[in-house]
Amino acid sequence: MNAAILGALAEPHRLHIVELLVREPLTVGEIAARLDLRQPQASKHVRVLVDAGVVEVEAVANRRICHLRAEPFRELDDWLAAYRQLWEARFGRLDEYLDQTAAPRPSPEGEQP
Amino acid sequence: MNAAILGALAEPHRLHIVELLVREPLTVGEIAARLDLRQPQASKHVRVLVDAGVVEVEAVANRRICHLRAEPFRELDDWLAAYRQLWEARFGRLDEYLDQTAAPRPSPEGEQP
DNA sequence: GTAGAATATGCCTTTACAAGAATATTCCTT
DNA sequence: AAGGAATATTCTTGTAAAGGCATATTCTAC
Repeated sequence: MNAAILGALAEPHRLHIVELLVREPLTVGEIAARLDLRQPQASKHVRVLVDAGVVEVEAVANRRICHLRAEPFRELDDWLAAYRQLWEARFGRLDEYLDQTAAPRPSPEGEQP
Repeated sequence: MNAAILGALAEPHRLHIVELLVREPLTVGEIAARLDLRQPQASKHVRVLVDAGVVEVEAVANRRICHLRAEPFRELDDWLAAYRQLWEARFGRLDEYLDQTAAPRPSPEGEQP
């Protein structure tokens, strides 16, 4: 997993931008308005997102229309697959571990340190 | 989505720690050894992960056994759901719109449970 | 070409964070 | 109780990042 993607999303304003862009593409100015940011900051945040590959910008005349790229989210999703076992199922070593630590199971005790 | 979780994962060392912990629980010392970190740094990184709710620590005698918590990953997964449309065929929002207005899908795939 | 909108860039200040090193704390073993 | 292992905490320092502000750039409209 690419830490840069997470880093780009970790900033609250940028996360907010992403959550706006999943609904519809927006120009930098619109982003600034909705987040109540000054235009330069909005521009900078968009730049960070672009550098991380999260956002793509389409130049239309004067404006820059920002929209999400699929790739980083798919990457995140793929990465998360390895962690779904944490809540989806009761098998694997992790479950075994949780069973013997967190759970006060009354019966099965055959452990050896 | 909680930006703090992303922030905790955004640091390369911490991301690495998480990727180790999904395989098996580890003590702070083991983490330090595998990441080739000094013990205090490992301890600090674990602390950040704990504060973000990503990791849980179980005190066993001298040692602290670290394991992942399911919640933040489930939260991430839930959050990601809104973004799956970006790559899961569904040709974007336009498609969504067409779907609910013109409705009659010709009969593309066999997606019926 | 000039004016004005939309956006980008550069500089500065402040803040946040990570590493390093030394030290404190906790717990086991003997 | 003493020694030692595992871990936490504190303090310092270097660095990266974010906001503010002024200004440069690019495009449209006239």
